[in-house]
Amino acid sequence: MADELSGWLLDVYAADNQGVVLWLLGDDGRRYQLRQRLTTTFYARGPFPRLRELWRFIRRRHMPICLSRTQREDLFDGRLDVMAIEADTAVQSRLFRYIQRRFPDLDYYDADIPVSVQYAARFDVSSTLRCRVSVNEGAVLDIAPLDSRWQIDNPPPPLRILTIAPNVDPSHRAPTHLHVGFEGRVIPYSLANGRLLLIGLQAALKRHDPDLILTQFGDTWLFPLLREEAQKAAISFNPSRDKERPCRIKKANSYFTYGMVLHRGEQTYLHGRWHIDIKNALQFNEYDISGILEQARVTGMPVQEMARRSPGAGITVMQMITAVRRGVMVPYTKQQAEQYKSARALLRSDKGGMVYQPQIGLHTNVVEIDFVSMYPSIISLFNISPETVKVNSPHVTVVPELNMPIDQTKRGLLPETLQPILEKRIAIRARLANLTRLDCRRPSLQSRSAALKWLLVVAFGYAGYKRARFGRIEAHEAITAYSREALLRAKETAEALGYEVVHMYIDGLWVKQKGVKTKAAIQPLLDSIESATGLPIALKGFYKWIAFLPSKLDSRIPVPNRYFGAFETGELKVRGIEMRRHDTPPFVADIQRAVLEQLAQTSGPNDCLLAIIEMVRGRLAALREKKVAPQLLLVSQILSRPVEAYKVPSPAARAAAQLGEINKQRFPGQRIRFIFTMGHPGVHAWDLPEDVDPDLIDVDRYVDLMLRAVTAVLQPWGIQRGWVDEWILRDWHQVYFYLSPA
DNA sequence: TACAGTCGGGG
DNA sequence: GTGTACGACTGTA
Repeated sequence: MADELSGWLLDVYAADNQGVVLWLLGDDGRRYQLRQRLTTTFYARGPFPRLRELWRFIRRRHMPICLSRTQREDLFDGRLDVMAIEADTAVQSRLFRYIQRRFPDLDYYDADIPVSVQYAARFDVSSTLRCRVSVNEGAVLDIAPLDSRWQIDNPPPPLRILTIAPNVDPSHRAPTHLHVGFEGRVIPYSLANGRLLLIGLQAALKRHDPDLILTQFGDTWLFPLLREEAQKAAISFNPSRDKERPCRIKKANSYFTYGMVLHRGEQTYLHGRWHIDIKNALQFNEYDISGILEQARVTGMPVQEMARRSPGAGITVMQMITAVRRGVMVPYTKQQAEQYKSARALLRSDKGGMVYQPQIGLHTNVVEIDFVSMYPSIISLFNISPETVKVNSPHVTVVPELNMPIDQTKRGLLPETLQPILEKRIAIRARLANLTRLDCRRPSLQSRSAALKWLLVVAFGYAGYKRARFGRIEAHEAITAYSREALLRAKETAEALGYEVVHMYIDGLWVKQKGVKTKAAIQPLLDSIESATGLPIALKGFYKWIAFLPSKLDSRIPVPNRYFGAFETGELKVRGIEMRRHDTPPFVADIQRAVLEQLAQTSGPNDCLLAIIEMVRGRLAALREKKVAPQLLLVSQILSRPVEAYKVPSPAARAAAQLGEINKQRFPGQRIRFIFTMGHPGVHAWDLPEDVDPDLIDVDRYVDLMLRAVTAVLQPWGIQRGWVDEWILRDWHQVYFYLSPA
């Protein structure tokens, strides 16, 4: 007797003994834990005698494993003779590791595809989407999707969300309370007694039965603390819904990627419900929880993983799904973590892209136009994929500059993967364009759009990353060659229409022509560029004014990515200057932003310089009178190496050393926050137990940073540092000499 | 003034 | 069990 169920899939993971465990949020509001029998196949390839040894090796063990010889498609090499090894999904990864240890010389395929991804590829269902299941006594007989991951209007799962946050940042001060929230009600839980806390939390979990535990510092502080307390009090504490499964803990690690060290804190994954630590989730300021759910939905990656991994991991997984669906084997690569490390490297999209020297100084009548999702559009338009580049066939296109052929006889794996993401993002953006500014659906759609954009952006980097599973450097070269070509054609087109090109950068152009002030006036340019390049281009906005800054070291040399401008709408666009940098103290960044906002309301400093000076002098007085909150003076930097490895005691190194002395060790890739102080050692680490002495704060240093930041945004109007010093520190009346030159 | 060491951006 | 670009800028000799 089978029952029919429908609802949202929350999670799929390998069971302990047999098949997989599914969690379903039923349409009836119940949460179902289901089992499903499932086998998975991976493939081994190598010299025939070795494969025969492997065959005997497995047979001797009398395990329930199905072996066969077959032919399968390889992405690059066509059909290959392989040995298929089919086993229960629950044991597959253990089995593979066991075999691989004894036969490390063989090539393996499909051996490390995550269970949820296998599942998504096979049944076309993924987390947060609705499906229909026939069930017999908790065992899934059949499952089918009710929603498509490419639809934009799927009903979201009605998640029960429990929020947990400490009253203060635990790395700074010892918290005394937790704030535990559910459906808008927040209750404090004392941290004084571990046993009571555990009992209280256990009760809250039981009472509310949340689908998502959304914490602050859950990964790096709360769950490790709870485990420790549980051990001390000899209580068993399992925050998972699946009571037979302990939490899965991933250790903290620092890792290196292209000149930058990153640090990932310890992570706690739950079974049957999700834990997301907002403070340990990647990209959380670009998109929020609905963006993470969107990425999990389209990639097939489990929600908890997606929240902590880079979008690059998501793209890799999507390519795996495309491959599996096509019957193409996915090669196993060692050092699985390595490919994900490139998460930052791939963001180096300037490498190989068009970089142009802007015309230094102030410009008016400037319009910015950007190619829309340029790299993914190029990938899609020219069918660029690891298996199509540099492949000769009767039907090829040839990459400009490189003379490299690209096979056009069949759709590439990469464009096939990206195309639906591109389309979905366009559909979401079209929907957004039709909503009013205050529509309550806006934030979630915006977040989803940003999440998809990141998947697209990152796909480009992965295309060229040699260690990525589907990476091939020629694909990367082809993409950047096409992008340079597109920008050059756009430039020629613009110039032919009477525009002056003042700057080009990666996928954007700044063009200038008197009298072009409306969408209608710029439309002919957009149309011409689109027809010249085949790529979509859109108007970004009209600038009231824009300034491109010179290098600080040589004022004759322009820097492609230091500029700021004000759109006609009054909105600012700022790149490369102090306020964009994470290591600028908020006090300084706020002042610079305020100056720019004043300038953005007017056509230049003549209209607002007095107001600016008054404001800056006010902030200076506040600083000197110690009325500026110390948090606003914090410099925040990422440590690049272990404290002892610093040869030069930089402020960050000295701050880290202070923390090291009190056993609050900091690791490479971790953020260190400090305040500049006078005398030795010149810094006060924020996370020291004692607060900084306000009398020790190095006011002069902050004054210098402040004046530097203010000068940076006034200099396009010919204002020099010396004048700013005069007006701010000494006699503001001198400004009249600037305002009304004799 | 030179240069070694250190840092972070961007779509 | 490895990887380590590039350009800008700071601080010290």
